[in-house]
Amino acid sequence: MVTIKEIARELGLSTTTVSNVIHGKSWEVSPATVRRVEEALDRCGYVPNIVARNLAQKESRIVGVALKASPEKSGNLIKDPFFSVVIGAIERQIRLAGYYMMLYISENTDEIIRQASSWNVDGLIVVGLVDDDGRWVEERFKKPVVCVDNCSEEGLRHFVNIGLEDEQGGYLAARHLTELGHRKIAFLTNVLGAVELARLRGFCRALSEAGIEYQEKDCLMINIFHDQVDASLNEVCGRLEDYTAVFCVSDLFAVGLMAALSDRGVRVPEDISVVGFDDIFLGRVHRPSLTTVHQDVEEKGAEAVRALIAMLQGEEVASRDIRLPVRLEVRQSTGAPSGGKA
Amino acid sequence: MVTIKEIARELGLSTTTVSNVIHGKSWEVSPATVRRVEEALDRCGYVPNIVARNLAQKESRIVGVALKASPEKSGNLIKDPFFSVVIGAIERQIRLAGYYMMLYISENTDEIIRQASSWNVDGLIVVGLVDDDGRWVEERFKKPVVCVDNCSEEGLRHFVNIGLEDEQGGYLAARHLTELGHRKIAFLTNVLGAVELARLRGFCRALSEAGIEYQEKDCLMINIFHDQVDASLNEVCGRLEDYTAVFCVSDLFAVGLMAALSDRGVRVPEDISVVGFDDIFLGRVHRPSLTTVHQDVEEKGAEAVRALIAMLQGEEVASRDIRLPVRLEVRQSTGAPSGGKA
DNA sequence: TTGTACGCGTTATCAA
DNA sequence: TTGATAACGCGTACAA
Repeated sequence: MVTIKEIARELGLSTTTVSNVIHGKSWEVSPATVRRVEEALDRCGYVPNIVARNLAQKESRIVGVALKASPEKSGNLIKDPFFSVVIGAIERQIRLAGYYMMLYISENTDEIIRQASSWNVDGLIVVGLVDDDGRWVEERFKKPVVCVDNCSEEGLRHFVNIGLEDEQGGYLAARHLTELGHRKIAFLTNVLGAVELARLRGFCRALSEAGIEYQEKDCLMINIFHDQVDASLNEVCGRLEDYTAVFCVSDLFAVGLMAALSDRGVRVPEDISVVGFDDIFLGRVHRPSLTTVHQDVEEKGAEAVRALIAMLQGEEVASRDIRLPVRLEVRQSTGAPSGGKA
Repeated sequence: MVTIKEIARELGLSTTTVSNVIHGKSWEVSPATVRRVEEALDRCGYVPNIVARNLAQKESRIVGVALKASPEKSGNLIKDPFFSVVIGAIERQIRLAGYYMMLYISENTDEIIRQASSWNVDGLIVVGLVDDDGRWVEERFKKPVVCVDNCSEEGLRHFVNIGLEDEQGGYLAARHLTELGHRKIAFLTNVLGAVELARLRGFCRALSEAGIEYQEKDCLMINIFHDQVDASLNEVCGRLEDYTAVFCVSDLFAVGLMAALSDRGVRVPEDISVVGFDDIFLGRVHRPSLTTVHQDVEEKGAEAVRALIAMLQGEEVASRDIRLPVRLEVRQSTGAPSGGKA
């Protein structure tokens, strides 16, 4: 690896001069020297050693991106389509902003912080919940942190969060179903974190506007641990016999559910209407295509990077609670109830 | 950020001693000192500065992971399910091996190399084709390189490659179809790189064993540029009227095709049988579920890391051309031809 | 316009 | 058992 020092020696110049040319401080260097240095740089294929540069400067230009894996999807989290799209968007924006991306996946907040500190990253983007470690993180990690989809109250006190109009999403989904005439509507989720609870609130609001009473048993839980998902789907399908429509908190569940229903001879939307959330590719190519609450996942990633970079450059972020809009995307998986179960 | 120097000063010791304790070279330090230092380290929340460590050592313990994006999927490559699963597996293995992962996406080999050199990565994993830049890369980048899915002859001369029994995959798919009685079988792909050509060779071999003559027009090309994919699918559907079966080089295309066929009232597998390649989640939850050539994508990523780490530790890699096995996964999207078109 | 010298945090060598 | 000191490659005051 060729260094500045070597270039300088070869040209009989000082490292300062070479460094100045590299950084375009041409006004400090004579044009002739600039040309000589540039030629040598080019010829030797000089590449700056970023590690050394980082050490010599205050900033590292690294953005740490941490995926906080929950135990049940651990192993290979990134294959969840939602995550991969977010990460892709984040990588892209980081690169375009002239930063570098260090990717880390862990279930352990402690480890994430240690990793980030070790690399001296300028800032951190955390995808997934930091739950209630917010305060603790802020104490130990003094640099800017942006979260994606951590809308817990505790989290918001400590970080900027990029979230969604989740309540509105749940509302739109349920209102669509009540407007179609459904009265027996289930809510399907795997956990009830802050995000899911917000969607559930909107869901209940729409039901209540339609004069429908939500009961706790209308909330179906699906177990997505790998070896239990089939049994769980089986149970869910059974309980859905009492309903004419179901709202799933993610397209992934919705499509999996539609497949399970189809295997049991239950037709969508004739026998039961299904609404998803996210609007990922999976739902668009499924047949019947999935009616879903659309969110712009790429924009979410981009927004996270934008907020972080702004903070890195000392700008005050207008809001610590950024919420991207959602909209309903009506496709084939929803229709009027057939009357049989009403 | 608390440094070794600060700890040393506070304890009235030298940095060497502290460093020795950190690295567990306890035999060089008295037990009492070890305890004192460890206590201080813990109390101050010391975290080693990896950047400084890298500079002081020969190795960086960074593995660069580059996605070489092709222009048509550029933008957000990682959302391709295949890529995200590979990356997920790679990240995991790198982490478990005690290395760090630097992710970079670019269409430009030059930039990938510059990036890798800049960070002084110990080795590089390139996913996607390096085409014919192989020789050029090897000249400029002196560290170990492992490719995934670059089975071009030129590539193999320069790097270890983790590939697949592609020929066998194409063969299994086509033989399955001929055994079902199909005689009119199309081959669908977006490009004809080394990987696709190998699959096509196997495809032709099976056809020929069944006494079927392959003609060039049997190879249908699909255009996956975002705004042209619908028109292209339309054309493909039209041309498929002459066939009773089609083998797609990727599940992504197969599922997209099945959706398009379904929209046109063409039934799978009654009117046409469809076989995919990859065996991703998408095909498993689609109904009819997709008959496909299974590959273990996670294993591919893991194998790539394993090979690279072996090279980093100075082991000679047994083979430069590692090919993972494939197998046929028969599901619902294939059946006997209905006879109408035979 | 160019050069000298120091510091960034760590590891490694060698002497005490 | 411990400590001084040099080195890693770069950026930057400050001096020439």
